[in-house]
Amino acid sequence: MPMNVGKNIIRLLRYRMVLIRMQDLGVDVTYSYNLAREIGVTPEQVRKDFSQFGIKGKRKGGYNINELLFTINGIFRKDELQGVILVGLGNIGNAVLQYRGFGRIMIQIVAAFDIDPAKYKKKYSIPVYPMEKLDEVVNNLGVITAILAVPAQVSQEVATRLVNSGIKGILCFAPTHLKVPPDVTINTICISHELEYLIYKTLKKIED
Amino acid sequence: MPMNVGKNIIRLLRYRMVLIRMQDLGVDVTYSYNLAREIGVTPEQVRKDFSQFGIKGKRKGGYNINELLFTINGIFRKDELQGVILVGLGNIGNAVLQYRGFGRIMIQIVAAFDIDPAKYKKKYSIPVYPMEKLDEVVNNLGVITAILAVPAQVSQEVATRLVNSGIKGILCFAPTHLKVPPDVTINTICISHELEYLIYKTLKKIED
DNA sequence: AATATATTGTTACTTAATTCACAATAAAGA
DNA sequence: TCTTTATTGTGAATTAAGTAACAATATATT
Repeated sequence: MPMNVGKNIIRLLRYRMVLIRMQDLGVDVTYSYNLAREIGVTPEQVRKDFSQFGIKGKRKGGYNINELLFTINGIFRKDELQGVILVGLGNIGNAVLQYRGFGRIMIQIVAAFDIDPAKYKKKYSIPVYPMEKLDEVVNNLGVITAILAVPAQVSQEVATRLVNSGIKGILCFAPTHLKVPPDVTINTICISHELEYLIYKTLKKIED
Repeated sequence: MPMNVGKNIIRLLRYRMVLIRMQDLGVDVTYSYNLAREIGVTPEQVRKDFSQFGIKGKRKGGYNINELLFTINGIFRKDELQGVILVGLGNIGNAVLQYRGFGRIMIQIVAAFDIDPAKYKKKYSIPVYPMEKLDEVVNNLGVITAILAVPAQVSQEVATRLVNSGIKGILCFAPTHLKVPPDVTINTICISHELEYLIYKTLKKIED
């Protein structure tokens, strides 16, 4: 009875990160306890995670890193480039756009959108369009996921436009609960909440 | 038996966000189902969360927004400004620094650090120091939390320096598992993993 | 070849988180 | 005042997540 949309998926990504590092170092076999130590969980957790995705190792022989990466990449459909659009070229949008690591994980930001005309001229690494072009571009490129990096006040409004244009998944950086149809997936990263959570835990740990 | 370092705390922050919005609109009472709808959980969840933090409403009368905000702010120790340092003034560091919303939630970035001397001259809203100044500044300002926005390759090394300088909580933007002593709290935001998780869930939902 | 050892894979157990159900009660209405 | 209604607060039930225990087995050792 695997529940393969839970935390185990996020951990799979963390294992992959470590595996890539190991592969770069020329290592070709690893064990549950190696991965466990590297990402800060127990070896049992690693084996259970793998088990839930049908990943097999060899008793006493551990896991072959190439195979493991191949399998994990398969789970995440990394056989072809995954295109994403970026909406909002403010501070966060820019930071995300600058990020150099997407290529390696088969993700590509294929277009950006902003309401500020100044952005259309500037030399970005990808084409920047006004919001009016949204439907057209999404349709032409066949993209289904978007990164939403606009101010909180307009995030719902823009999200609705994205959904109307055919977008099925949104990564949102605003501290908002976006109301979207049930076939649309939302993932929210709220930096200030994460910071407050950290401060809370830190203070709590200290005072005990 | 409340376990007040779990998901309920993050939800508390989300309730607060909605409550602030309501307060701005001049509303002074709210009900579990209002909050529930606004953040996308069930009303039972809201009441249970409040119950676990000893927050009381009035049967049939709902919750007084001012009181509620006061209580939640108390839980998060918002009676005084919470100082944080920022380490790394690259893309993400800059984006975080630009964020205008910290003041309202009693958080202040009090100093930044970077290895690039060009950064010391530039006019930032806060002082920017070389890493060598870390111990001194952390000590003088009495800060215990840090935002770590440096490249993944050096994140462990820098984290260790932070810990040695007295930092007890780190918000890390690199996809790394930082190894720190048990009295230090870590919270990691891995944007690329969140994006991949979103893509995974989106594809999965579509194909079902 | 037989024995010992290391490591996986899985089942059973425990703990955490969420949902359900409903009694308690404050407010409103008759 | 009595009854109805809306809403909270919580204990019980359920589901999800994590931990522990150990049998199965591949490899290494004697």
